[in-house]
Amino acid sequence: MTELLSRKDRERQAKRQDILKAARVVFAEKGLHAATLDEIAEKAEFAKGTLYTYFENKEDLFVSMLEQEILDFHEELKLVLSRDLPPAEILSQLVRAMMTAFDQNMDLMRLLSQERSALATCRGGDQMEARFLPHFHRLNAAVASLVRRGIAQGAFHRIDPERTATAVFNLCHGAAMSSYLNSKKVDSPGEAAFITALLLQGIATGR
Amino acid sequence: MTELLSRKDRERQAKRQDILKAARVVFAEKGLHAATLDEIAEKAEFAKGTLYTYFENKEDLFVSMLEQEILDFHEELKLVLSRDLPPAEILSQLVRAMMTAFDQNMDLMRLLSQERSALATCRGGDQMEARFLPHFHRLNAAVASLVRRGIAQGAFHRIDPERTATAVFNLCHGAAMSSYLNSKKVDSPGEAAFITALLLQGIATGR
Amino acid sequence: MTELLSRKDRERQAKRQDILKAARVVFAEKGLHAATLDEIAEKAEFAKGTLYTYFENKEDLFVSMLEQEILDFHEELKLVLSRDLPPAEILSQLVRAMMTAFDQNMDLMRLLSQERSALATCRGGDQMEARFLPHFHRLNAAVASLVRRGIAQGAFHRIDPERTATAVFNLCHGAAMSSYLNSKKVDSPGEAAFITALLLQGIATGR
Amino acid sequence: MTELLSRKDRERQAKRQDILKAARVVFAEKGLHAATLDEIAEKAEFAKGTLYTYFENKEDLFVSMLEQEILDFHEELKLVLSRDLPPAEILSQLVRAMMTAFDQNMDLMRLLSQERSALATCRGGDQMEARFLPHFHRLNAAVASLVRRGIAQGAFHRIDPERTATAVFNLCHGAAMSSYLNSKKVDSPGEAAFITALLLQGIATGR
DNA sequence: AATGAATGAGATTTCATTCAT
DNA sequence: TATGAATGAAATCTCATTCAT
Repeated sequence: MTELLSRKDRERQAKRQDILKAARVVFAEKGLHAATLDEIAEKAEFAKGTLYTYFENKEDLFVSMLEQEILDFHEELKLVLSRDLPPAEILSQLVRAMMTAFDQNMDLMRLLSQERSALATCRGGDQMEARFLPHFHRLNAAVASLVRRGIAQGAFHRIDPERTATAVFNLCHGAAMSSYLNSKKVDSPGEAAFITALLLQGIATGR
Repeated sequence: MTELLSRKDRERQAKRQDILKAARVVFAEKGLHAATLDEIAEKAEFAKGTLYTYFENKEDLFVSMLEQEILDFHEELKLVLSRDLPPAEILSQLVRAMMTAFDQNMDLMRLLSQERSALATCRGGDQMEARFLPHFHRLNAAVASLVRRGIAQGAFHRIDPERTATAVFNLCHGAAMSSYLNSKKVDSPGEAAFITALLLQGIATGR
Repeated sequence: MTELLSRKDRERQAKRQDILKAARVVFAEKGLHAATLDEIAEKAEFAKGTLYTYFENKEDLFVSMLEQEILDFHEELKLVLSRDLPPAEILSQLVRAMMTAFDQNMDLMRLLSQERSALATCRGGDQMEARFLPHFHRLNAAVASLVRRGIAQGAFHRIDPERTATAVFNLCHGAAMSSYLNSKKVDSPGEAAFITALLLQGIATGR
Repeated sequence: MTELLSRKDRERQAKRQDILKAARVVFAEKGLHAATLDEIAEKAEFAKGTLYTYFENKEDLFVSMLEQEILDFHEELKLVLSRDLPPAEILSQLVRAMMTAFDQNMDLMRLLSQERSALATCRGGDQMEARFLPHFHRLNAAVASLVRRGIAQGAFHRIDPERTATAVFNLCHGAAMSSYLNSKKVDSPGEAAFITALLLQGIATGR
């Protein structure tokens, strides 16, 4: 029972997507503040005023764009998480997928950590936060449930699943960021292998 | 018994510190961009123009302030790193110290990750980056040398020391950020224990 | 019967002219530097920001305004120069026309000599200079060709045409300036007669 | 009956001269407005505040400096004007002297025409004007009296002496300015010869 | 007399947002 | 719905001038 949209609505959606695409490019390059609606409008091939018929204001445009990206990211991870493999193997593939995604979208990931809390201080910052947190929570919950499965199967220690999920995210995100800021070419597979090993075995020898 | 600085110079230093202190508060609350010199000047109880006799411009003030904070942070960690204890124990204490520091200075840590790369795009961003990277590298190197010591003593696997150092930082910073953004009261000791365990043993049971 | 410009474009041109007119008055009264965009905007009955949709910045506005005036001045002189009269008579009329023009636009002529070289030191001064010099050269060349004609016809000595053209300009401009600065009401016809006589006969009796 | 100054007064005068000398350099390079007291103070090797014990304010410093220069200029011309030679010859030497002076002090001459009227609009502009005009009038009067002498001796036509004096000044000043603005190396002797010839014989052949 | 830190008014410029067409 | 001209608040930075030492 798919929702069918009228031609008008479909065209409107398409234009909205065009604007989001232009916004992505400009925001990624300049950041939330330095990006101007003039530039986005020009890139989207609309007049500046037109943007306001699709988005409330600059911040709404920004957040809408980021939201879209997070959703896409989530979709990619869901693919991996749903595979029928041993938890440790899924975790390994998950880390690889995350690193790849961060790597390919580093500009946006940077934006995310850059502006996410900055938005909180802005006008209507609370709403912004409210729009983001659910996405993050769902992402985290998905990974946490993988950990829970691993524990249930005896593959993982009885470790806090939520914190572990967060740790996975932080390790991947942080590694990508560090490489990026050091202007090193990111060795994604290498980083992923390292992180996976660290996560699974830790660093202690047990002696 | 030589005076190192003349009275005038000492007073000037003290005033400079006052301005940095005011800047810290305002920047932490508002972020680099939303903070205004008007507000900083008012809080520092100086005229706006006076700030320009101490700092080149807004960004210089911002970076000077952050630099100071990083240096302080580094000092704290050095204390821990120099203790005469088994590497695993030092690592454990290090994680606790980091978590505490992040916890108590979350506003600034947020700033750091927020604006660090934002600065890169700004006017003179390269200089900014150049002013920060050394501090980060030194920090990372200090932790890496602890890992190296652990490996030499047979306490740690032959794991990449630099990447491990980065991982420690990312896990702590990320955990603090996550708690902060979730508006959860940060359970520092709990987080620290979790991270230490994760780092040392990993999550896999080996089965 | 094609419309050369759309209604919108025509209106925009008209508004641009309004701004230039207001700028002329304010700049003439205050000079480039002391004039403020606030005052110009108010006089033009536009918001300050609006000026920036018509001109790049203050200097562009200033130079655009002066350029317009020079062009108008040149047009007036061309009328005289193209008359079918003996060279000496044309010269006489030219001097009168110059004096009248300087007289009626003393405020601007003052500006011109005031700021012309001042602009050279400013940001983008070279461009400014580049925008002005051609106008001056064309003006000078037009008068020089009159002198050349006079020489060819045997009416004038074999005197350097370019220098003579410059001398004509300098005598008129200087006389107008001198009167102006002495706050004397300028006796244009009297000055013109004097300058013409000086130019044609010189002051020496030949004895 | 020379006025003797105490050592203190002499030292004060010397310092005043040092400041004027520094001011000359900076004003000539930057113009009245763009020049800063900071730069002048530094060049004079005094603290900024010290300038205010010697001059009322920036404008006073500026005008004082220019006044000094005009006086020096006047002295040079007086030497020529007092020579015991035929008027036409004196005029010729005068033109040469003027051209040389303008040539060597073009930066200042430019300043003079640039800022003289600009000052009129400034705060206390009238006083400024009042300080300059007498110098100009005396200069003009000195040349006019030469013309009068020439007329009395039958060497010159019965031409308006004041206007003629002004014309001499304008021709020299204008020629120097024109060369300067065209960035041409000024051919002072050539210009002087041209101007002298123009002044004495005019351009008409009499046919 | 000399200093130079402090001041704060004031200028230019940017840009998100509005609104008449 | 689309436009883009107009707006004007706001922000950074400069610098002549003052004044306590």
